[in-house]
Amino acid sequence: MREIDDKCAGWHKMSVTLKDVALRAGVSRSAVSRAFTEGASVSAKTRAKVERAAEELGYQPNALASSLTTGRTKLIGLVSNNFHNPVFLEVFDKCTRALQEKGLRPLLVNLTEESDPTQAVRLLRQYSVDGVIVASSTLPPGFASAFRAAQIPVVHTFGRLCPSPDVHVVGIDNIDCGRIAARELIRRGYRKLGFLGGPIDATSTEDRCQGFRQEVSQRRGLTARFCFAPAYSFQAGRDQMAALLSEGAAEAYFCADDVLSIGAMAAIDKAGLRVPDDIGIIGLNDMEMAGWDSINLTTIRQPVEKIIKTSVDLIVSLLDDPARTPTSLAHRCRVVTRGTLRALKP
Amino acid sequence: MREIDDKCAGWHKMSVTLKDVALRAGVSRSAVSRAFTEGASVSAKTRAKVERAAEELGYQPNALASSLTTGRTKLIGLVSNNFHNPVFLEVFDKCTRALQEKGLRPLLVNLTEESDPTQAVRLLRQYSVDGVIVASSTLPPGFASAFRAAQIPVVHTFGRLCPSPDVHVVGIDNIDCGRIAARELIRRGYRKLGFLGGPIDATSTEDRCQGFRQEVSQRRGLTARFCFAPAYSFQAGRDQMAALLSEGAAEAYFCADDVLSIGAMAAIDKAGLRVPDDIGIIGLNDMEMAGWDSINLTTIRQPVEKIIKTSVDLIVSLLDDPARTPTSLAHRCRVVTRGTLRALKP
DNA sequence: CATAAATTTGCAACCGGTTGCAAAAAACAA
DNA sequence: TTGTTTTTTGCAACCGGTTGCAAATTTATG
Repeated sequence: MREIDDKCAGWHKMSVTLKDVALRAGVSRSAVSRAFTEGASVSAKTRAKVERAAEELGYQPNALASSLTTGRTKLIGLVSNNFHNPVFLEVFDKCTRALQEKGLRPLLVNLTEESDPTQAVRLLRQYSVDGVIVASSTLPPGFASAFRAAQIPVVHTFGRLCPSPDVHVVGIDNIDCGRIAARELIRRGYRKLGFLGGPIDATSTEDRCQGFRQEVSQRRGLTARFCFAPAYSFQAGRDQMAALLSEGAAEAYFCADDVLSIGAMAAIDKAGLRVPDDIGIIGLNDMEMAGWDSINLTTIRQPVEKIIKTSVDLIVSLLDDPARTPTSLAHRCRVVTRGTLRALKP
Repeated sequence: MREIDDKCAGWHKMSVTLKDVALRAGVSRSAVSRAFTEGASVSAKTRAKVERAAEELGYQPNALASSLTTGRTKLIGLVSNNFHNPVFLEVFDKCTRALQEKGLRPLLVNLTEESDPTQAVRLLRQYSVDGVIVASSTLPPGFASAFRAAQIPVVHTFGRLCPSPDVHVVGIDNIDCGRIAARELIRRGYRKLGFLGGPIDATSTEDRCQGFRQEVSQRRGLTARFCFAPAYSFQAGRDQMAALLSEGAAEAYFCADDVLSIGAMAAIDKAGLRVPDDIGIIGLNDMEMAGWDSINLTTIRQPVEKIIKTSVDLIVSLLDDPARTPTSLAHRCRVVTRGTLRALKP
C-alpha cells in the first residue's frame, strides 16, 4: 500500500501506454501489441521481455483504444425498466455474472418511464456496444427492434413471443402461463375466477390475460372478471384488490405478478378475509420473497437462471453471427404450490 | 420500420464517421468535431451545414474515440457485492438514474464472492472509467483504496466511516445505528437483549455490533448476547434464530439487516412464538418489503436516496478535482416504528 | 475604404492501440 | 556451407475523433 502510494506520488494522469512498454522492453510498439494479443506471432523471447516491462510499469492495455481498430468493445448494453421488481435483482445478478464469465461488461441503462428507444439506441451506439440485452416484460417488441435497425445485435429477454419475431426473444410463454394459472384454479374447484394484471399495456399482462381468458372460455360454468393495476407494485395490487373487494370479489385470482399478489393479499387481510380460505391467490415469478414463510405464495415459477443463461449465450453467438434469423425461445414454467390456494379435493 | 430496414439493406458495419459527415457537409473534419463540441468556435452557418449532413447520415459521434484525446469516457464503474439484498435494487435504480442525469454511464461490476480488488481495478482501468462507486456495506476500506492507488476517483458508498479516511465514504454511522437500536429496545423495557449480525467480517456488522454493545454496557441490569449469521440472507437469519431459540432466546433482538430480521421472524413463528409478544425484533435498512403488511417490521431506516445522491454528486465533483482530501459523510438514520416491538409502557 | 481586431477554418499532429506488408532473423534442408 | 522455408519484427498507415496553431475570413473601427 505504502509502496504503491510512494510510487504514485507526483503523477497526475500518467497511465502507462504501449509506447512506454515498448521503449522499456526495447522492442517496437507492434511487438508489445502482439504480446498482448492472443494467438499473434511473437517469439517467446520478446514476449518475455515485454511481459517483464509491462509488469514493472504496471501496464494495462486500453480496451477502448483497441476497440477503435478491432471494432469490438466487449461492452453489452443491459437495458431495463424494471428497477422496482425484486425479481430483477436476481436478473441483474445472474446477467452480470454470466456476461462477466464471457469476458463481457454490462453497461447499464435504466429507462425511467421512457418507452421510446431512440434515446437508448443513440446512447449505446455512442459507446459502440457489441450487443444489447433488453430485459423487460413490459416493453413492446418494437423497442428491441430499434437496436436491430441500428445494426446492434439484440436479445429481448422476457419479451413477447412471436412465431417469426423481429429480434431474438428469450423468455416464457406468457399466454401459456395464463392458461396454467386458470387450470390450476379450476383444478382446485374455484368457479368464480378473477385476473388481476399489471399495466394494461404491458405485453406480459396482455398475454397472461389472454391465456387466462382462453382457458376459462373453453369450460362451462365458470365466470371470470378482469382488472388491471397501474403498476407491478405492492401498492397498486393492494389498491386494486381493495376496490375489487368492495364491489364483490371472485373466489380466486391469478395475479400476474408476485408483488401484485402480495399487495392483493394485504388488501384481503385488511378487509378481514383470509387467504386461501376466503379467497385464493396464485402469482407469477416465484421471486425469492414468495417463499418466505410470512408470504408463502403459490405462484408460477419463471426459470430466471435458465432464461438469463440462454440470453447471454445467444448474445454471445450473435456477436460472431449477427445476421442469424431471430427466434423466440420459451422456457417452461411450472406451478410452485405453497399456501395461497385451497387444498385439492380428495 | 420498413423504411429504416430498406435504408439499411446492404451495409454491414458501416457506422457513419466524422469524415463522412465532413465530406457531405463540405467542411473539414475539425469543423464537424467542433460543431459537436459544446462551446467550440463554429459559425452558425457551418454548424447548420454540419447538423443537416449529420442528420441525413444518422451520424453519432463515437464517445470512445473521443475519450482517447479528451481523457474522459463518462463511464463510472459501479462495483458491488450485494446482489442479493433487496435494498440494493433501490440502490441500483437510484444510482443509475442519478448518474444518467449527470450524463454518466454506469459500468456494472458484480463481485462474485471476490473481495480482492485487483481484478476489478484492472478491469476498470482497461475501460478507463472516469470514476468508481463502490456500493457495499461489507467490503473493507482497503477495497476502495485500491482504486485510489490506481489514480481512479472513488467513492465508497455504504462504507465504513473513519475520521480521516483513505477514500471518500458516504453512508451511515453504523456504530450509531447499533446504539439507536439498543436504546430503542431498552426504551421499550426489554432487558435481555440480543444482537444478530451478518457475516462477522462485514464492516457493517462489526460496527453495528460495536455500537450496540457500547450502549448496552453503559446501562445497568441489562444482558446482551451476540451472534452472527453467515450471510445477510433470509435462510441465514432463520437458521441462526432457530439455533438461538433452542438454547434460550433473549427478549428482543437487533437484527443488523431487514432480510435477516425476516428470516429470524420466520424461525420464531415456526417455534410457535409470536412477535412482538414473545420476542421483539428491530431490523435495519427499511427496505420496501419491511412495510408490507404481512411483514410490518420495525426497523432503522437508511436514507438510501440521499446517500446515493450525495455519492453521485461527490463523484461528479471528484472528476474535476480528484485530489480533494477524502471525507466521511454520514447520513442520519431513524427508527421506523411498525409492529415488531412491544408498545411503550404508558 | 483601409486597417486593425475578432472570429472561423483547415492543416497536421496526436490520443493508444492494431494490422498488412515487406524486410530481417531464425530454422530447416540439402 | 548455401539456399529455402518459416517465423518474427518493425514500419507505416489506420481506427474515429480532438486540438494548437497559423492562415483565411468576417466584423469592427477610424
